[in-house]
Amino acid sequence: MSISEAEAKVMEALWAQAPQSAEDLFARISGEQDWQLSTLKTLLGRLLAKGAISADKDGRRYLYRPVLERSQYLAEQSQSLVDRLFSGRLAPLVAHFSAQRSLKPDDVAELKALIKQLEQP
Amino acid sequence: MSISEAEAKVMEALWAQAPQSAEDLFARISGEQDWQLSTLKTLLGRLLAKGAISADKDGRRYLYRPVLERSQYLAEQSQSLVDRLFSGRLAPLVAHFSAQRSLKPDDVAELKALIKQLEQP
DNA sequence: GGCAATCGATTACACGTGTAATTTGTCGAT
DNA sequence: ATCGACAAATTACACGTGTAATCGATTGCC
Repeated sequence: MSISEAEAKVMEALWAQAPQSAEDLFARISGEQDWQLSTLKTLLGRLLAKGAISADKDGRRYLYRPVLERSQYLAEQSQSLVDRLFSGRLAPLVAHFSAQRSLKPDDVAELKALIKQLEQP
Repeated sequence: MSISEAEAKVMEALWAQAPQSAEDLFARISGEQDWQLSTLKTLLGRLLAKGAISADKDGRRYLYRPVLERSQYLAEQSQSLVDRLFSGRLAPLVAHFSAQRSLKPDDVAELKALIKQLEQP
C-alpha cells in the first residue's frame, strides 16, 4: 500500500526525529500543517495499518517511529515519476528542467561535481 | 484542477496524436490500458470539464485535442516532486538516483553532455 | 417516416483521502 | 470506588478517482 500526501507529511516529521508521541508530532507539525490533533491521530492510525510506522507503548501513550525508510520512499516516488513521464530515464528529466530554465548556477555546479564523481569510481 | 493518473494516460495518447475521436483513442490505448470504451468516455468528459482538452464536433463524432501542453504537465509534476521531496533542488534528486545506483552509463554520458551545454550557452 | 445503430451524457458505485467529532478505555486523584 | 482527564480507537462524511452500465438523442438506412 502506498502512503498519501498528508500521510507523507507525518512521515517527514517522524523521519526528522523519532520516536515521537502524537503530541510531539502535533507540536512539530503545527505551523506547517493546520490540523486538529484528531486529524493527526487518524493519519497515524492509517500509517500503522499500512505498516509504514510502528508504535511502542510508553506509559499511557504511544511512541511512533518510521518503519518505511525515507530513502525507500524517495526511491519509489522518484522512480515512479521518471517512469511515468520520462520513459524511466533521468537525463530527459534533467533536460526538461534545463529547458524550463529552472536550473540555478548552483545546481549546474553541483550536477557537474556529481557527474565527475560518477565517472571516476 | 489537476488531472489524475488515468486521465494522464488519455492525455499521453492525445499528445502523441491530435485530434482524435473517442474511437481512435480507444484503439490506440487498448493494449496499454484494459478499459471499456465507456471508461474512456468518462475520462474524456472529466478532462473536458477540467479544461485540459477541447472537443470539436466532426459530423456525429467529436474530435478531441489537448489544451494542456505536455511540457506544462511535465513541469508541474516534476516541480511538485522536487519541491515536496528534494527541497526544490534538482541536484539532490540526481544524487539520490546515483546513490541508488540506478544510473546507467548512458545516462551519465547524457547528463555530462547536458551539463557541458549548460556551461557554454 | 420509423427503426436500428451509434455516440455522448447521465448515473452508479466502491474505495482512498482529507478532515474531524465522538466514543471508549485507562490511570490518577479524591 | 468513583470521577475526571486524557489518549487512542471508532465513526463520520464529503470529495476525487477508477471503473463502468444505462439513458437519451441523433442519424443513416429501408
